[in-house]
Amino acid sequence: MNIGQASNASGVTAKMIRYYEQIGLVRPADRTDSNYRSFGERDINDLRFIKRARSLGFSVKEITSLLSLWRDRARPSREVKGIADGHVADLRSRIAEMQAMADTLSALSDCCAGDDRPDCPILSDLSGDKPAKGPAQSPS
Amino acid sequence: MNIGQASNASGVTAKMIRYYEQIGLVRPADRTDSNYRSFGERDINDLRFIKRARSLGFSVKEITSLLSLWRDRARPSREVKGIADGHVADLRSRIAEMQAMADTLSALSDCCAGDDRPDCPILSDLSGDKPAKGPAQSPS
DNA sequence: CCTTGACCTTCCAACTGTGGGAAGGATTAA
DNA sequence: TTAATCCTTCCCACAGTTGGAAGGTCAAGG
Repeated sequence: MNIGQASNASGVTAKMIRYYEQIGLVRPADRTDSNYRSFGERDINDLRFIKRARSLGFSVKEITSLLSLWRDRARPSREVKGIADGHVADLRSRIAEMQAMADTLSALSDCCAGDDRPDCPILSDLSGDKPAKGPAQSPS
Repeated sequence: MNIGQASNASGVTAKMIRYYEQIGLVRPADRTDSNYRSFGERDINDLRFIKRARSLGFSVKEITSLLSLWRDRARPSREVKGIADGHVADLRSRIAEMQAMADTLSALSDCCAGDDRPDCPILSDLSGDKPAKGPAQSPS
């Protein structure tokens, strides 16, 4: 199997397969006489594993650990779970951040007429003008 | 005001101020005789605006537009709202993606004993082994 | 006046993960 | 034999931020 076929079989682009090899995520593929990479079933399985892990948002560094745990028949599942939980925590924290952004922004947007007039609470907020959120009330 | 003072006043690091100038997000600062950048109140306000917009997740490209709308007294608020709504949509779609990842992963993690034994549904999933989610039932 | 430390300047590199493209060799089918 | 399609390596770009090196400047204190 050359790199194009491996790509089709795994869903990982040829470009990325070379990259993963380069950074040491996968071991260097065998080479044919003409220097083409040659992949076996094992390699394809690794690539599929990586593909799935990437689609769950794991970083390359995390996948390195996951791959070696996967190959280790004596692994403690605790370690796998630890990596997964760490990643979930990271995801959730980033989600919370983005959720806060989205909520703030859509509240501002809801207050914006969105017409031809220049008045805009979004720009007011960005410029540091912070009108009271509650009922109108002049600052004491 | 030199760059350090501008940084303190705006909350944007000196490094980033130079970067924003370099990519044309802010106009080049005035220079003193000794080639130090010199910032005025207007510059500080711009930097604060940028800082706040970045904290809401706007890209530099979007901020470029927001800044020019901000400076345009005849802007239609529609355009501001359009940018904001587009960004909110983008945030929400990325949030949904990450939420799906987190949900999938935490479901897998919940099924993982996390002890010394090697059996691990997380690795099973990553390796393409897809056990039925529902009650045990052999594939027909 | 001179030294020292804290500032400023520019330039270069790294990070993550992916894609694009060029220049050149290999393979394959017609 | 030739043309199309693959493969190879190498460099560049993205976005935004951080780090550092090498060198000029400024202010305070001796």
